[in-house]
Amino acid sequence: MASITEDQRLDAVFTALSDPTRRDIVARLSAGEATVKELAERYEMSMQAVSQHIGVLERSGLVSRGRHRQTRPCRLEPAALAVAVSWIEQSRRTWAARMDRLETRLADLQQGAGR
Amino acid sequence: MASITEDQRLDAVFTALSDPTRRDIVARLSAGEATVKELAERYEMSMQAVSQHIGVLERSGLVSRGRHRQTRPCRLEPAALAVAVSWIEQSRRTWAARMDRLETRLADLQQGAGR
DNA sequence: CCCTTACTCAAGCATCTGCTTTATCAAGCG
DNA sequence: CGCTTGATAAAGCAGATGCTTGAGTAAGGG
Repeated sequence: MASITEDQRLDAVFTALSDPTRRDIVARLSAGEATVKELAERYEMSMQAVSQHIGVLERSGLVSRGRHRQTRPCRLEPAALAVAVSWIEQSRRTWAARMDRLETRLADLQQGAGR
Repeated sequence: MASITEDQRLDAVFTALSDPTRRDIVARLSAGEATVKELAERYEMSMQAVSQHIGVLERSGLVSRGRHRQTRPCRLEPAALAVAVSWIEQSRRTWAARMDRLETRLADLQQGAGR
């Protein structure tokens, strides 16, 4: 079994979001499905290039591809976005907690010096 | 003036977070400052390699470097993390709003069919 | 003063990215 | 059936990335 680690999932999501075209594709898909051709026209880019961007987004779990006639409509999978947010929030909580402790200690020190 | 666009800032932040070593550096720094040498020992990596990772994090605004004796203590700048979260939340809000509208329309259709 | 410590700069190198071009495939149309 | 449309596959290429080695610099210590 080649199960994916949490680190690899985060790698894939942040790598996918590090390109402005792919971020715009995510923003576009948050408003509804789109085909490869529609996206290619939007970015004045070849369908092959878009298809490869979709591949990156698909491997990260951010986007999935369906089938409808000859088209492969792409839709957003917001669960993968939640993975990225929760990782960031974890760091921010730790940092905020440390700041709180520092302030408490500073207040203690000032009170001690004031006596 | 070569002012940085919002897109370039997001590029830099997501690119910085796309590497597992750099994510771990961010997590480590959220618990307090660290020197290049300390990080190099932690990851069993050369100081040069760590210094380059710090450079990527610094250019993204996620980390800043100070000076203390011979060391260059690194500290987290959480404001840059907020930029990434707010971008993601924007997409999620749009998606959530679309889902609400779809549900409303579905409910309307069912009510219409029930009469 | 030399020597060590902590770190950065610069060049080199293997690998990865983003895009291109060419070729191929699957679905529908006349 | 052939032809068009929407999309993927494969190969190639310029540029970026992650790490290395070698050289250099700033701050202390003996």
